[in-house]
Amino acid sequence: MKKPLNQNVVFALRNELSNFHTEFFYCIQRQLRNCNDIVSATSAHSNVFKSGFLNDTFTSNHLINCYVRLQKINDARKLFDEMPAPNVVSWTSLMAGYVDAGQPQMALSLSREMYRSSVVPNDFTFATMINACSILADLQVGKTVHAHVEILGFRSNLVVCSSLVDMYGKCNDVDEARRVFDLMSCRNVVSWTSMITAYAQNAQGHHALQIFREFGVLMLDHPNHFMLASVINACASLGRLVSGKVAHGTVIRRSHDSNDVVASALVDMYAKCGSVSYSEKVFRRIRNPSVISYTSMIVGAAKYGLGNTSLDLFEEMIDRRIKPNDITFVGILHACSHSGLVDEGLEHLKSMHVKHGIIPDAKHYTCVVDMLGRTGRLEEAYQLAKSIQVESDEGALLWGTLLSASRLHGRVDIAVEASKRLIESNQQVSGAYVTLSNAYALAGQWENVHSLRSEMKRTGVYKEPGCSWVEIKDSSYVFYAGDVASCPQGNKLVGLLRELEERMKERGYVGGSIGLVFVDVEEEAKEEIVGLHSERLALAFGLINIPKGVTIRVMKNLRMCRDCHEAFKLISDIVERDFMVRDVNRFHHFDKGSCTCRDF
DNA sequence: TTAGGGTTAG
Repeated sequence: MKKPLNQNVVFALRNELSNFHTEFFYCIQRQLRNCNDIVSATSAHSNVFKSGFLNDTFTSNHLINCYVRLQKINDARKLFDEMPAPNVVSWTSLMAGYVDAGQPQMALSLSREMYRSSVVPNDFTFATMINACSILADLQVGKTVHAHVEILGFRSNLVVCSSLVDMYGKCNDVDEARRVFDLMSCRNVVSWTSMITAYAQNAQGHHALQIFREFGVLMLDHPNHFMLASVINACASLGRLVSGKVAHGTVIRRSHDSNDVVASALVDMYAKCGSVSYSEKVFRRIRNPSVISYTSMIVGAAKYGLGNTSLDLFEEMIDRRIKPNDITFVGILHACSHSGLVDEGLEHLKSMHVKHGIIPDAKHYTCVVDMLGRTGRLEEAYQLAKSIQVESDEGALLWGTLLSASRLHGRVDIAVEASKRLIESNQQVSGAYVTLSNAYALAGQWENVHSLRSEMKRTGVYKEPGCSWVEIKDSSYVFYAGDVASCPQGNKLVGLLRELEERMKERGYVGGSIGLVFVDVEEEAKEEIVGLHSERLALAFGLINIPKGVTIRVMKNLRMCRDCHEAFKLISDIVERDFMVRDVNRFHHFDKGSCTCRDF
């Protein structure tokens, strides 16, 4: 009789213990999930230790995640190293922690350790590894991870594939991003956004808008704020004001206008599309502007030559205790450079480190070289350029900047040196040749011009023609450098330019870029000169309110310098009696490539 | 228990 009773007691006790164990277990997990500060995390850690649960992988994983959430990656690592049997979640959580802590390299190094430990990665692990490659823009490692994804059978996983699309986009391999995207068996708003972003960030804004249109046509989902921010960015990169406004409308309809990131993208888009007043309107509606919103507005104002506005915005930002970053200072220096505020610019350069703890680097010094160069302080600019330690890409920008300034001020000696450095960097080589050639032409050194042109032909260096465009209603009209003279309305345009040139000369214009003075320069150089003309022309059109309520705006390079104001006044007179004003639809597209209505 | 997408520059 006693035996069954004893068994019952034992069962009851076991159940009691098990319930207690389970209750305690969940209690600890709840505590770990709710930890919002390091004190409660340490207390929870201590409870886990006392209860003997530290050897339990599941509980330790919760603790790792708690430290990761609190950005205590070293505590998470210490705990991980003490675990007797970390599983795939332990490894993945720590890797994700390193990514969040800005150490993606450590995440990848950990993934290699994980492979050696024979723990098998899962879809979460792959997504984390791919994210690390994306941040590092490491295409080689990214491809290796992709190969493992295929081998281990995760090619149909939505999150893993979306991460791959993003990674290929960030590594500038858009074709591969598209290939992965096309092969996906199912997609969601994240995968579509990744593809749109891949295009937008790789100078393929038209494809980005095309994908966005497809997303809308398929009625898959509503665009969210992530997607809209990317689409706005694509519009900005294309200078497509109409599309940008349509996107803005969608933002308002979907109630995403209070999102700071979307608003910052809009501020940037309007500035790049020639409507800085809209930028300001959007900016002033942001309730708590971040450093990025301020920087967008500072840069936007700077593009329009409103240097003092940029500086005021900077002061306002500091007064609101918003900490500037390195890019804010690029904007400030750029603003000073384009508004001739050299002393203010040099003062800000000094204050960067002293007041704000940001050490100026090559990009800041490049702005200063530009600032000095524009105002003719070529010698100082040259000495500064020589003293800066730069990587290859940065060097191309630095010497390219100095080259432009030396051409502008006719310093052939410095132009020669800057071109040499630029050609050595193996970037913008054709631009360097053409600019140097023009510097020689300006100085009347025709022998050097011809010898440089021969060298270009011999080495096969070809200068891509630049272009400008205007947007009328819902269509863009493109002017390609070199096209003006050969297009159907070319004679009229050239006539217009000559008239403009004459009028400007009459009013004392002495600059070298507008006049047809380089008639003896060979073909490539002429292309650049004519390109400048067409740009000026487009620029002038952009400032004119055409009758019948049609406004023509210039989408690119809208600079309100003195020359442009002058050009505006003059070309207004000319255009008023030109057929293009009376019948705007006859304003031809000077076709060299495709140009269609790209509104969505 | 762990994972993916967005904004600012020369």
